[in-house]
Amino acid sequence: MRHPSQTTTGGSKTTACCAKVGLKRGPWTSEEDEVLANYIRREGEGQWRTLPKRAGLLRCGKSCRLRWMNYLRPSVKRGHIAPDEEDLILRLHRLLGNRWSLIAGRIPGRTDNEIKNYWNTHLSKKLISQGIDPRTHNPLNADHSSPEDKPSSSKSNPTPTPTPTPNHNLVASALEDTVSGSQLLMNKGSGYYNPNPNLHNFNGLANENDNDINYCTDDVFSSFLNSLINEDVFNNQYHIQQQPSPLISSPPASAFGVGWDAPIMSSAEGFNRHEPKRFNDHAEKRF
DNA sequence: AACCACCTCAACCGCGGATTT
DNA sequence: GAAATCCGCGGTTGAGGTGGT
Repeated sequence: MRHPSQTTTGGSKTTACCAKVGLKRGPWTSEEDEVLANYIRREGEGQWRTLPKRAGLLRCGKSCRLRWMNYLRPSVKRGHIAPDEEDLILRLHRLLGNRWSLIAGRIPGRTDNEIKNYWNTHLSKKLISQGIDPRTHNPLNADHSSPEDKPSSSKSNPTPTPTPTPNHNLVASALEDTVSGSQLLMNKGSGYYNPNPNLHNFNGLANENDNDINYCTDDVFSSFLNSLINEDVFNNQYHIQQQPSPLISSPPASAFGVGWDAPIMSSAEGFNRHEPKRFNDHAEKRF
């Protein structure tokens, strides 16, 4: 939570809406929640920039959107993360890295913010305590992890956010084996870090042919993820942590055969509303 | 009771892609 | 085609809560 009196630093294209004099910041009151929820129920989502004014709220559009998406939306599930959800988060993070919106899109009722928080406060520590590097999902002593990977008790660095280095070996080899890489377009625009430099083009699929995005349908991508997540290879990975690579070097045929349409939790709802369009956003600046 | 350290998570920030003008 | 604006993402912050001493 930020202190409402905190000043907004400039420089961003979005600063204007947040820096307007008189706009309220900080925690939402129940009255504001009610106004926002009622308005959206009446008029629908979208037009966030103008929504506060239309709804009669002294908030910026971003704040309204965030509040709705993370808290007020009827589909948001509150409360404890169930063990099966936790397991799914682990699997998805292993596949996708810190793509919280993607992960959240496959866990009904959970928001990216919630999952991100849960990861930073629980799961990353849990993995570390199990001797697993939360970035790579490989054994900690197997990669030369730096001291900052260790749990920190420092207030100044309370929740280390590991740089995502998901194990893409499985994803990539699956791509190479079964699907034309560009069809999945998982990394248009150098989307996220590719820990395996041998996988040429995996980090920038379709850069040479952006038209390929047209072949990447939600169904295809969703099914692809489902099949990967459902693979026993991930269970094996966590139980037999010492030998990740041989296990994942050759995904079973079921990954793209029988298991192709296997649901995870709620495939229809789960698939992120923005994917694969934004699958690769922002990663470039971070890696 | 008071203090301190740590933890949690709602909210904000900065950025970049997409869309509109 | 360029500029402006909108939208949504991942990273970060810090107030409030909790537990230990």
